[in-house]
Amino acid sequence: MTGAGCEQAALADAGLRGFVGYGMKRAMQVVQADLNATLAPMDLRMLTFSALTVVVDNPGLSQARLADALAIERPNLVLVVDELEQRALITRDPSPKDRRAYALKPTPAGVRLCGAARAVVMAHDDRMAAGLSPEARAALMEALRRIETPGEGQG
Amino acid sequence: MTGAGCEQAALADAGLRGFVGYGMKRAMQVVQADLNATLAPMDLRMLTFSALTVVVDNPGLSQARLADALAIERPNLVLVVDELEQRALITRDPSPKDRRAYALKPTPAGVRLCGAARAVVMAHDDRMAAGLSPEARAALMEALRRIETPGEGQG
DNA sequence: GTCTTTCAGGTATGGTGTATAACTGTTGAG
DNA sequence: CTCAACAGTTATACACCATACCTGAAAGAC
Repeated sequence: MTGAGCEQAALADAGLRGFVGYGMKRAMQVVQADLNATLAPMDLRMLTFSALTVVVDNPGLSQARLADALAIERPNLVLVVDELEQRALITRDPSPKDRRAYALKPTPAGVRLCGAARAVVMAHDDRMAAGLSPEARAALMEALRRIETPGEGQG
Repeated sequence: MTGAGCEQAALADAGLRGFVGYGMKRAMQVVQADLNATLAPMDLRMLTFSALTVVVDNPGLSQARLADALAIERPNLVLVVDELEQRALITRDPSPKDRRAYALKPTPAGVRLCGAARAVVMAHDDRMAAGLSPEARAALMEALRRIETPGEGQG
């Protein structure tokens, strides 16, 4: 740990470590790698897991609302929904109220896989936050939320 | 804010909001968009800015050490260094000790641009953390660091 | 000295996430 | 009816990340 060559590499990015954004990028890289490895056995990625979860929690929602919830552009959602539909995890039912829109609904298999995935992702999340006290973890989530929504002040 | 249609979209990802990783991804998206917009006027991206900063702070380091400091793979660094070199912000001098390696050094223009970029990135970082107290900001950076380096316990 | 392993830099390639423009068909307001 | 706005889609482009593989050079074994 206190070796000679090691510390030079460790100090090389010292000028960037003062930035919150840099710390977030570095942490995110670790989290994303672990999460994708965690989800790989179930053939899910971060995005497909998120989309499936939102559909399970909000059956019948449209693709536009799903894209809005995940903060991704509609065109990029198409392939994600395609994949989930082809794997029979969700269905693209026609919306009864709007012939333009689909009503996305999870299949029983989708609900089942989502439950299993949620469990492994919870374990992953606990693993990532292993070095944090419950209070520190809550404070982290709160801080991230404030960064995401700058308009909401410090209420 | 308390409209009818709005809250449904807001609650749609409630099942994901319990995950630290999801909050990080959402916050990171906002930060990265703002950072890239901030750096665009100087024709820099997150990566080129980071690389330039590390070279300025560690003149003479090799590409392998630079890649190590930024936690990116060596092949992906090549184009970044190419760009910085072509814009005459850094030089690829031959290493005096190792004929395989380059000694990356910033040019005066590189040092100048790096200084200017550092200033706007600091302003950006303050903007992102505007909703956080200094203590909360420090706690956030500490928490992110612990997530990034799981081995380091809670020392 | 030679031989072999390791390393620095680079090339090629694929997968993934994201952003935009443009199109089809539908809705809804005038 | 007319027309603007919207849902979903297609095509496309770019950025980032990862891997395998190649070259030349260094470092150790013998």
